[in-house]
Amino acid sequence: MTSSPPSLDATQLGAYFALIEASSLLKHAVEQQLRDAGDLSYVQFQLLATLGDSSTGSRRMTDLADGVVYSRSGLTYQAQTLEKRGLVTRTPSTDDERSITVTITEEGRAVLAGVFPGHVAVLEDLLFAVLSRSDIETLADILTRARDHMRQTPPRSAEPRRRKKMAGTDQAP
Amino acid sequence: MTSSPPSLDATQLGAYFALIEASSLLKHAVEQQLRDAGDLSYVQFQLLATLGDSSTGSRRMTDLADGVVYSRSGLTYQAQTLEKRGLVTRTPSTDDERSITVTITEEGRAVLAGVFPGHVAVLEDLLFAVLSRSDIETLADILTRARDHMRQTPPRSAEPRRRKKMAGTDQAP
DNA sequence: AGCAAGTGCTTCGAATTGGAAGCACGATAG
DNA sequence: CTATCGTGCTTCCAATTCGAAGCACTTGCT
Repeated sequence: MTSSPPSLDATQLGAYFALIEASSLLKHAVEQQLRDAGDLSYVQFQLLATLGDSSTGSRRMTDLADGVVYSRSGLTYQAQTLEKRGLVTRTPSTDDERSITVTITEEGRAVLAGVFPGHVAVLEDLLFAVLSRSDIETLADILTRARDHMRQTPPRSAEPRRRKKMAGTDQAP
Repeated sequence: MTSSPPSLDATQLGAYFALIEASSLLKHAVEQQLRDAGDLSYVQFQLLATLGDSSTGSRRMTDLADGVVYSRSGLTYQAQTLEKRGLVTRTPSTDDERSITVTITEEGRAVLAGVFPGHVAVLEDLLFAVLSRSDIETLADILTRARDHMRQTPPRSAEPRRRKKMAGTDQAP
């Protein structure tokens, strides 16, 4: 098999590295700020922010995990931590006895509100400072497309316990 | 204090979330592939790739850490791991007795070569599949600018043990 | 030379992560 | 109704991570 050229060209590599590096740098910086401002880890902030965005202020565990791209077990741990701090509430769902509904509390909203300004400031300084309006729009467009694609592309070897609401992916059993 | 509007507009938020989500999703997918193909973690791959890129095949510990955006102590751990597996070599520098020079071995290059095709495949499938040539160029341009800016912007409260080769940042002591 | 500050790396300890395995409820086919 | 499979979460455990503190070598000043 005369395999096809496996390498990427310079531009692709540049885009890839810049993506990884930029997100890493940004994440670390934000992490720092969140720690100082409200003693929150990045995931915890993401969770609170996700819940705060919801009209009901709550979400199922699984949906939260998918939303922030996190492992189920990891989420269990973080949810417990947040619950201990009184920032969220965990209650078994009424309709499905298995699932847990996580809800942000007033206190949680307060903490979120407390760290948000600083968070935004970091983003302004580090990310948006050198980007034009049009850059930002373009970036949003491109990355949104990429993200949506990745979201719906199954992880390259769908395990048994791995399937969403999709029919038709039938291979040899 | 009628603080200035601390919030971001929808586009900015969209760009930010898409950036974080896309990089997370991509990282997880790549991590999976690296694990399967060569039993490497993402950082380990980054380290080997960085060393492989160098003309000499080696780098100082600190430079490596900065390069992949990692803590010093974390790098020490990973370097030891890679050394145990025979993928890199660690030798005290001749000119500066304090610093350690990490060098990739033949074996290391072999492992790198072994995982690379799969790695590239994942990138093609997940990231580049839905992007046009021009998208990729634009993405590289924008993110490179952002990254470079973040690289040279000190972490918003320069600690004592925090300074590069820059003069002129003098504030109240 | 002699001392103090700076830099490079490692050790230590505590907090996170995530995969595998387990438990419990729900839905579907007999 | 009752097996059986599927889904939602948690527990367990081993591997990572990172900051604080410590050790060793260098550089800068006097």
